[in-house]
Amino acid sequence: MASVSTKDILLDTAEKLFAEKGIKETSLRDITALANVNLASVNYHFGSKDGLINGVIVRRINPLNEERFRLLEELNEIYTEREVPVEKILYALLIPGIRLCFSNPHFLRFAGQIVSDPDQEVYHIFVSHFEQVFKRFRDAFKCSLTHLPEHELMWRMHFLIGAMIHTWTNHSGLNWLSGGVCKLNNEEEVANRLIGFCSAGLKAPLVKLI
Amino acid sequence: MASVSTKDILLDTAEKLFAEKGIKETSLRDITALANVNLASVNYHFGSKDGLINGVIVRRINPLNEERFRLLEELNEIYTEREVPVEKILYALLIPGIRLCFSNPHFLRFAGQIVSDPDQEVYHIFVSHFEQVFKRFRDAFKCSLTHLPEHELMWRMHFLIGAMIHTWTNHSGLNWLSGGVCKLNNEEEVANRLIGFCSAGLKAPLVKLI
DNA sequence: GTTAGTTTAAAACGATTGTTTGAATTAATA
DNA sequence: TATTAATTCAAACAATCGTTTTAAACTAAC
Repeated sequence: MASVSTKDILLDTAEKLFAEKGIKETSLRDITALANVNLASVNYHFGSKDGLINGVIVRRINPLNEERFRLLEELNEIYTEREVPVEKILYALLIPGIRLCFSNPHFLRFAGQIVSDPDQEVYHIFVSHFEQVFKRFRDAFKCSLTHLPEHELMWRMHFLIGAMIHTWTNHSGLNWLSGGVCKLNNEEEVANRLIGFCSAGLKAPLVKLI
Repeated sequence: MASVSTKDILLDTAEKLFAEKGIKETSLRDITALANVNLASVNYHFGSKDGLINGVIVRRINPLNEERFRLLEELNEIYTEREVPVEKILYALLIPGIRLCFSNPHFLRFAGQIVSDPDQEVYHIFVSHFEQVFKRFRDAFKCSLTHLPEHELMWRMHFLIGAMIHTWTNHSGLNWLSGGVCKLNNEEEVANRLIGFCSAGLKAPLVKLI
């Protein structure tokens, strides 16, 4: 059907331009021109620009989070009664996003902008999707890091989320800062490095430093 | 002088609104109205909106980086010939930003937007200031983490920068996600938690996980 | 007290934005 | 095939944006 096609072309083109130029810097005319569709089709299919932004979000965010939950559930089935290793939980949390970075370099760059943009409307759409993920994985970590006080775990999850988002968005910036030393060869390699860093951080002893 | 005052009022007001509403969402009319100055004064004093954005950046970024270098230099003087502890280097890198978050909650929220916004012009202004910091601290870490291959250090610095930036910008978001469990009491506490997480990550063993 | 330079004031400029309209076109249904 | 619904189209809309303009007000030195 032509209608479905137009809708998908709009989502694809919007996702690409939002990631490359920025959300606010991308006009509907930019999108429709590149997509070779009429300007009014955005409002016809999505109601508004915010509707289009929302459309770009929901298309990717549900499969992403479902994959996270699926991997976490798998772990719970394997490690019944036993403690799930922190690295395994981190893998379930992080690998879906990293895979998405490789298969689709646009979406998570776009998502990174939303997270650090104080614009209320879009921000809350996105974060509300992440709230469930946070709670489920918080509980998982709690079982495997029993010595950690709850608020300390929150802090450390906060830091690991920062590392995760920065990996999504500045993906290419790393290549630049490192002078080309760091290559993004494959998903598992990036995941292993990020997991190594974050698991050490999560398991760090509770000491007063400095 | 009235002119200097106007210039500073513009910088203060712009910084505040950029942080609260977003850079693109803030018009010059918003700024000049809140600042109680004339619309044209922005173009008179800063040439353009980009000039104003640049003005907001350079006013804070130089003192911030100078403080980082000063603290790092201090460490080099104390630890002559000896290895500087990773935690101390992290302190020099992180505490100036965290202090700035407490004394001025606006600037680094503003900076966070720039880092994750693909808009070329402003992004490169900001990142060029950070390049020197990155190199100096990379060298410092290299001396204290001699077992780490260079590219692995880059990766880990990349992750810690992510945690740092996320702490700058989502400062308040943590309070929300944690359900109010995490309080931002004082600078040293936040710094200690972030340093604890990152130093463990930097010092993590070089193993193949999963 | 006059003059030159600086800063503000109010208004308008041209360009771009998201959105809406109503007719034309296509697809689906019976 | 005739009718209806869905979609696309070109054009215009109203609002807002950064910027510029011209005159007025102010400051400071001679």
